[in-house]
Amino acid sequence: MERVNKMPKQTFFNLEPERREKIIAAAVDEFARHPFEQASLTRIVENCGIAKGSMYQYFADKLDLYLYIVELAYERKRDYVGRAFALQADIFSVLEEYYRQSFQFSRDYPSLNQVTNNYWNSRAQVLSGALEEGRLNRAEEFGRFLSEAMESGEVNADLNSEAVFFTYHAVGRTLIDYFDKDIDDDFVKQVLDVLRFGLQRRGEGK
Amino acid sequence: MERVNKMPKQTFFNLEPERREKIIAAAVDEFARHPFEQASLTRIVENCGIAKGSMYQYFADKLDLYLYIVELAYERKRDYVGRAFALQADIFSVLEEYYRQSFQFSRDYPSLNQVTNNYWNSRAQVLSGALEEGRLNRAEEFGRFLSEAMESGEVNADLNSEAVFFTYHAVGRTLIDYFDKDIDDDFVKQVLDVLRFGLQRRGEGK
DNA sequence: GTAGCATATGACTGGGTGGTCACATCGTTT
DNA sequence: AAACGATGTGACCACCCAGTCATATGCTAC
Repeated sequence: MERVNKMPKQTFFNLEPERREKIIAAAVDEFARHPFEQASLTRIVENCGIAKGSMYQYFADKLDLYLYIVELAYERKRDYVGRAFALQADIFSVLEEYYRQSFQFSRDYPSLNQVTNNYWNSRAQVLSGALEEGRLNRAEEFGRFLSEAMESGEVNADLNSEAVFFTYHAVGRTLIDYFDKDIDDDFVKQVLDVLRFGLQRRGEGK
Repeated sequence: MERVNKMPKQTFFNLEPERREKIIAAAVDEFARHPFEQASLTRIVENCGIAKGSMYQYFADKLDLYLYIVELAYERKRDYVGRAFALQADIFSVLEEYYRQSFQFSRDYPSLNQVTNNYWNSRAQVLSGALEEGRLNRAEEFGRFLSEAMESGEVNADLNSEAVFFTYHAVGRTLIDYFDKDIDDDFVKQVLDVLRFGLQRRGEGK
């Protein structure tokens, strides 16, 4: 997720807020509708009534703009969703809360949500490094979270923790991808229950 | 997955097999490297030494060619992987065998595998109808398979069967997406175990 | 008023795209 | 050999793209 050496130029931050917001809105919309490679700078400038040349006063190139927008979407989402991890509760409640927030975010800010979805689904060569790094960061966070739950005995310690992350990551990403379809809170809960209880029938208890 | 009114023209099937194969190989390669929208017909014809105009003797347009190639890849894969469902065994063995075969297929025919991956990950508007239909077909198949296993008592009947399909579909798709990375048979097994046993620690038994 | 700097602009460049079409080539039938 | 239908061809068309640059505009300072 981190950018290395690129940023909007200072000029961009000197802009009147109204103008800046128009640019951001048009860019978010475009990157929500199209993955990076198919997104069109020409369309963006048309939709916000800014000259093409001006864009290059603010951003080095299309990739620079894209990464700025992705980071912005990511930060907004983290602010919105982060609360879940703050609450001191069992791992299943935390996960449920996390996806509930995530779901709510996608309803409140569908475009921002689509921007991040497109980013994670991206196969563009230029992005693969950053994507891999982002995935590793998340895996690490999740790993810490998980091993606590294994030590406390909430979680089946026989499982391979990388495999657990992989599974949750896959399901979470797909869920969020489907948020704009016709699913609801209850379906999210049921999917999480599949992961929680497992497909195989459990022994006598209950 | 089904095409409605489009097909390679007869001319294509009249071709000398060698020529036909060259075209298919170049197209498979291109659609493995790029999603539909970014794939380039110009590159395909360059790579197989066929005139651009000739392509339009065989296929109505780029989409027609694409759907032909996708279907071809899909059929090859089904032939390869289908055996798993033939074997009369418990659901977990069948699923394990299915993903094992799937994994093997991706090793033997990486390009064909990539073509289908790109297809399922595709967001192109023209494809959304066919994608949805394909997903429904698979959901139905899986649903029948699953309800048998619920009746026989192998599977936890408390679970919502749509949610189970959703979960397996998400994980399966992501696994297959990762087949070209550095994972092995054992990792696949461990992921399937997460789905089978669930994250929550099980009661006394073992 | 005028010098100087930051910013705004859109016509333009070079390159890529899917798709077309007038013409060439070939095999078969007459 | 002539005529005909089926097939092969690549130059060409209209369109879209990211990025550039000479010029214009506005603001500040003197």
